[in-house]
Amino acid sequence: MTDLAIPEDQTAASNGDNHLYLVDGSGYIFRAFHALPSMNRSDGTPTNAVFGFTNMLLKLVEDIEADHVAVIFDTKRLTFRNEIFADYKANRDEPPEDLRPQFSLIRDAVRAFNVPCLEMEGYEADDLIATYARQAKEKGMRVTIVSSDKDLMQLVDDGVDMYDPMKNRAIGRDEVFEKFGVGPEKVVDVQSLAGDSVDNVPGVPGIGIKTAAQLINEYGDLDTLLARAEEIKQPKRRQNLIEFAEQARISRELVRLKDDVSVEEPLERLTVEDPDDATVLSFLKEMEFKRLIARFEAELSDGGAASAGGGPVEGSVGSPSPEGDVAYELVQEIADLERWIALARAEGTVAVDTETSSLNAMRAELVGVSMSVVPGKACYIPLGHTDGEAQGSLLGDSGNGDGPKQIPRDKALGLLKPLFEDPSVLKVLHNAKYDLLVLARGANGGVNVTPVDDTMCMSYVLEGGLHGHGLDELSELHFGHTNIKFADVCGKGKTQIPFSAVALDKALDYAAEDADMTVRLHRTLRPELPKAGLLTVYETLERPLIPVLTRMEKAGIKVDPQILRDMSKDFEKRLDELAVEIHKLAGEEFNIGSPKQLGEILFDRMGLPGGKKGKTGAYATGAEILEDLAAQGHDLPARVLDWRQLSKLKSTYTDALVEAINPETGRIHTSYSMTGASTGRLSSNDPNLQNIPIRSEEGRKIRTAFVAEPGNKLLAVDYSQIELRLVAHIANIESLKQAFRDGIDIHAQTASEVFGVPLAEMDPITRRNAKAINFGIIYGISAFGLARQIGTEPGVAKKYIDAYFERFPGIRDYMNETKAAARETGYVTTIFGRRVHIPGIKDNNPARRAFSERAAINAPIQGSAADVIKRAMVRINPALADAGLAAKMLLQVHDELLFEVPEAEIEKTTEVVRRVMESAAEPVVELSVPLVADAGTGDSWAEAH
DNA sequence: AAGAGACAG
DNA sequence: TTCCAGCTGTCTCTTA
Repeated sequence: MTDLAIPEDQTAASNGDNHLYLVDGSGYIFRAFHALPSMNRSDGTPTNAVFGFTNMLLKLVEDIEADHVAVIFDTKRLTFRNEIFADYKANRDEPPEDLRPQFSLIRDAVRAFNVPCLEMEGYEADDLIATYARQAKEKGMRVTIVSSDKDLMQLVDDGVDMYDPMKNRAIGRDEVFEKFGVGPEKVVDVQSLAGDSVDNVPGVPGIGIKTAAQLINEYGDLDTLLARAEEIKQPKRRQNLIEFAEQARISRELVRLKDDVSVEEPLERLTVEDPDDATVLSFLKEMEFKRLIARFEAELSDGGAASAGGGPVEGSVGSPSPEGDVAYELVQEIADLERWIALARAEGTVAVDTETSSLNAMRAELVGVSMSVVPGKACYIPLGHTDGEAQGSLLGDSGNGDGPKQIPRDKALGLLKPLFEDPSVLKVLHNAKYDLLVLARGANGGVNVTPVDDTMCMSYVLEGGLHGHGLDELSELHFGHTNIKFADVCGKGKTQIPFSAVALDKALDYAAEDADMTVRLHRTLRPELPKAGLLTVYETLERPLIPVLTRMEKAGIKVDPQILRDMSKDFEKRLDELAVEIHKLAGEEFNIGSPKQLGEILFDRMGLPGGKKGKTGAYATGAEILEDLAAQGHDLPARVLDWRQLSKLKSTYTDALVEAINPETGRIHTSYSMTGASTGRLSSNDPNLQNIPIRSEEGRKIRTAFVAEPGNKLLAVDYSQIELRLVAHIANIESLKQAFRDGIDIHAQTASEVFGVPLAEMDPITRRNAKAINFGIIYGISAFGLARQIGTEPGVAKKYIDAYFERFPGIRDYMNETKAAARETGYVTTIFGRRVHIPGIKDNNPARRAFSERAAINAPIQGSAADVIKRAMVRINPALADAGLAAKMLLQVHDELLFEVPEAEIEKTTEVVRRVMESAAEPVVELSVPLVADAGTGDSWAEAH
């Protein structure tokens, strides 16, 4: 619920003057300009900011429940603040070229909507807002400031709140506290100390918002703090507070908003008036905002929006359906549901889609189910809808208050379960894993859907690498049909409503269309699989993996939140200390997380050697560059590297993982994407459990929080060097294959052959170089890249590569053949026949073409390894069951599988898993190198690995 | 929304 | 000769 819609009766409800909206127009202009892609009227005038602003105004006049309103703008640059401090806002750039002509158009928009539009010479919009807010408050009115500018946060008070129109989020005391570490009444004090680089408010050097908040909380206010500055313990801070006390006081004058401007327009006249429709329309037309015109006209001619009533709604209203007639039916009676189930049984195939409350399948509640048996005919069965959007009145039923008419959920699921579990009826879904998991959860009926076809996986197998595989994208691609967008039905951002609150007629159009498109896709894609020779890939690598992954996601992994919280606390403390040190070394306060600011400090201010880079013109400050600087003895870059590491660990891991623990299961349930990686790999998201730190000592500790249930251990089994083994096999390099068969250290073996050093005399550096080449080869490395990797001259690196190819000509042949095949067919293949399309292989741009060539070289290797582990995963559960073992497969990390195993079964389980993994390629492919899997166990993932 | 940076295999 | 310079991902933060 947004605050825009809460006309809270406060003290002055009786006189009717109760709510004032103050819109910070200037702030909104800049944010709209940057947030929206560029747009132009046919005469070339840029209009994107005008569009964003107009959109906001439309929403404002539609939703407003206040009786007073004004949009307020800044005027010229110079204000009374420049008399206090000449450089105030001096570092602001001129507004961008494309924005300047839009300012006056935006004022036109405000006038067209008949909303009071104010500005005053010499004052900023903020001061006028402060003044009106004070006046309104004195009259007992409520005030809402529509802005997200932090400088306005000092005005928040009982009865005065803010509303961020871009994020659709209310800003009250709590949000202010979150931002400044103090309540609104102390915001000015904090800002005076911390200063503001954007507005060029100086503040006190070495003090940022965090320190400022801490000081103000300790001393109460700025004056007290400055008076007692002698007491500060930290010498540098004490000195700065004394030395820059006056500067802090000046900053306070800059920051504090003036709330007694003698405004020209009295508050009483800022009343809400209905806009003149013709004026609005002519403005929209002048701007050529076609979508807004349509929306506005639709609202004018409203009244005919009601739906047909309780019965089946024929012909999906609103969604264009160029493919011919469609008939979507709302199923609200048991008899109708039974008819659809009979239809599905008769056909033997039914497309199914679920509507839920969340994109996260482990948290989603079932809201409805749609089904389609033949193209153009589909139904939607609402199960968990509530009264939203006043649909009770639209449907004209008795208004019983229990939500719209629908078959009781459990009754409907009782009828659907036998169909969904019937082995003789094929269920077709798009992204089946999601729906399977939702339906499998006890809370949603515990339905185990089988057998299943997945149109998303089919598209992935057929056209992986060419495009995405979402239903909307495929409908467009294959049928030229534009699906109704989820956002059009539910909105987005904070104003988004749950699907359960969508009116049934709208829900029908949206949900039935998905089932309809799924059935159409199935009829289009399924016949292509055998034609392309890809049926086996789909049937053995992808389709059987769906229930396996569903089980893994449902199982989740236990995570101890206390371990993570303790680490977070430790990280926070050390981050604070590092920040102080870094600011001291830099000689000024800046945002360490901003590469732009860091670059300016490093290269402009401190004059360290380094260069500009790329399109944005910002300095590059990547780890490699900072490491170079650190190696030259500079402390600041070294500390920044430490800071970055800790900051990453804290925000991405220790903090985020605690949040990801499912409150019902106490475990983290990732979601695997089967179509996200072009090579055939899985990817993991929400949260990503495939990139939990391990390489650094510090990060590795995070794995101690991943634990087994009591009585169990974690078992980690990973393939040793699987990609190099596959290279040896695919490129058929006899000496490498022999080395793998003999169990020799492969990098040492390579070094020995390429550099002619006997194995017995191998030194670590030579071995390291050979290792870099081995891995580099997999990725299609260049002499330049290898040189950078191992820290030598490109000329030397080139010699190494030449020597490597001299010794292993098979690898060069493989690379050339692979590139040729990609050029010939547009794709490359793995040893199991999976295709990976390489669309850029014929690009005229040499850089892009080279990029595609490297991808082509890598894809069969990475993809074959992905195929191998997928085959293992499909076989593991049956193998465990055969052996009577209870282990649960929890995670896959590309070449590793993680299990939770009863302590008593560890040895047997290890044996079974290892056997399955090492023989996973067979019998389809007889590898000429052995696959080796290493196992480890422990109470945590850290120990098991 | 895009870029930069950092984490994994 | 020019291009750029190691593949596959996800997540967070900043900035325009």
